Amino acid sequence: MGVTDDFLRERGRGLLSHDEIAVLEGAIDRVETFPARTAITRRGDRVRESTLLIEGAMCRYLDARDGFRQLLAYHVPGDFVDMHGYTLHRLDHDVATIVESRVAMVPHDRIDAIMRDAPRLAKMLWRSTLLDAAMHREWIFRLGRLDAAGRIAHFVCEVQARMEAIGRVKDGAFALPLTQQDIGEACGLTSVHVNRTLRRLREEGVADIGRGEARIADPRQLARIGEFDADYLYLDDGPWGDTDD
Amino acid sequence: MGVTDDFLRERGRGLLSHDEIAVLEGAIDRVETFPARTAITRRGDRVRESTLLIEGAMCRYLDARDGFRQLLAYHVPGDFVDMHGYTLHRLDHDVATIVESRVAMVPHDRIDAIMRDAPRLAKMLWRSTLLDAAMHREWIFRLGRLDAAGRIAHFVCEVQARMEAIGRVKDGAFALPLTQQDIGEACGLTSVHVNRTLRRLREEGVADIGRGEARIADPRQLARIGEFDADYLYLDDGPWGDTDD
DNA sequence: CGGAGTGTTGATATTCCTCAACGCGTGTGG
DNA sequence: CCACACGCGTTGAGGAATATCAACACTCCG
Repeated sequence: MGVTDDFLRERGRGLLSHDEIAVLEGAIDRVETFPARTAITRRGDRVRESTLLIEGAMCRYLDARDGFRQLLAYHVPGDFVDMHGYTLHRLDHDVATIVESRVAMVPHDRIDAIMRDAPRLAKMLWRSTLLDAAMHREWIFRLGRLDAAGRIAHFVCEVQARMEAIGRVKDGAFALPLTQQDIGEACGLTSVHVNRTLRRLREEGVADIGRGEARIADPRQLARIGEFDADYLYLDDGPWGDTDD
Repeated sequence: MGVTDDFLRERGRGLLSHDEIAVLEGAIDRVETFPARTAITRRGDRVRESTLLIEGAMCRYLDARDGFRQLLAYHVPGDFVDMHGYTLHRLDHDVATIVESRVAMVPHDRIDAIMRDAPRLAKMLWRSTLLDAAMHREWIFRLGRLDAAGRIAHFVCEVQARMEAIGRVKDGAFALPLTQQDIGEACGLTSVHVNRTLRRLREEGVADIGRGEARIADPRQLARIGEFDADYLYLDDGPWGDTDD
């Protein structure tokens, strides 16, 4: 469990006490590795543990009648992927990996114990579900009010901000292991239209997205196109939240 | 505070102990009445209390550059409107009334006390934010995957299900105090297109929506058009959640 | 070597938006 | 009491954005 331990220490930097890190680490039952493009849980499943993504990329989605999916969330390392399964017990959507991923499994009864014994930590877990909801809200905005370029730009800005927060952006570039089809399923567009829109963004010198990564040439312009404001990610409060008040 | 008391008793029917109802009631600082179409809190505001809608209708939204809003949620009596403000401290969107509304105000420090002293109740509050997120997810699906008729149908189905859960549907009809512009802002459509789509739904004998109410003539067909499945509302678990395990 | 998945491009169809006009009801001030 | 403005719903005509259908190139991998 050493890797998990390092991971938590790094993510908790200064905000969690030694005891709290120990409690969180103790809540992890095991770490599993799933291959790329694999469904972990399905809509309707009764869940008894929640998952913390340690390495890789995951997503959550709903299936539509026409066979396409609507992505609901994109997950980067450090995200609690389905903390909402705790309390709701049953999933209302599917969860899957995008690339091979390492995932820490946290049984719900251990979260019960945290709720009981470590209220500060409990509030952090709650907070992670609230951040999730805040992101959902921006996805609603993106789909309801923006055109194709705006939706893609907004999505890419969000992922960049979150990757930046975990130190995974180098010179404006970061891993984005999504096909154009995937991006379409995140943004409510066909893959064909995603293709044309990405080409435009590339030709206009805004961003080059493809081959598993995103290179943002003009972040300001990208944010303008996507009407993006990172406020909703509450990044100023640090990865584990501003729980001092 | 008698009205609040009755309200809580009715909503908590059998699921909350006498003590728990007392705690919840004690958390309410006061009840305020706001006129129709009034913003209660704004994006970026620091919030120190959360609001429980007792009577009326409210919504939450984000503003777009073009001056239009994107609605994020529609609230009926019994909803905690911004429980997420607790823990997140700052709002990432606006909250407003749609019609004149009575709202119970719950200071955050009293929620702290509930977290500390009444974990079962705390879990219920958490649960309300998770239900909120589940609804957000369906809104994402609606906007990303459905056409105009589907979006409106899905939205109306959701409101019907929630109104039903609080006993406010009579003969397939319920209050829906929204203009076509509002519906457009909920569904990512222009009011003109909402108008044409509502006409079609009416002419096809599916639903008649307007003049402040919705009359659902063919619920099955409406659900089919909107690819609606009420699972995500977790209504089987009762208004306060299935917290027995 | 063949096949599947992905990215790319073109031609055409459809949905939805934009702009514009008008009716109707309601409230309001003269 | 009338005149008028305003918000809302309604309808029409034309245009823009996006989907659909189809074909083909490229890469990776069995």
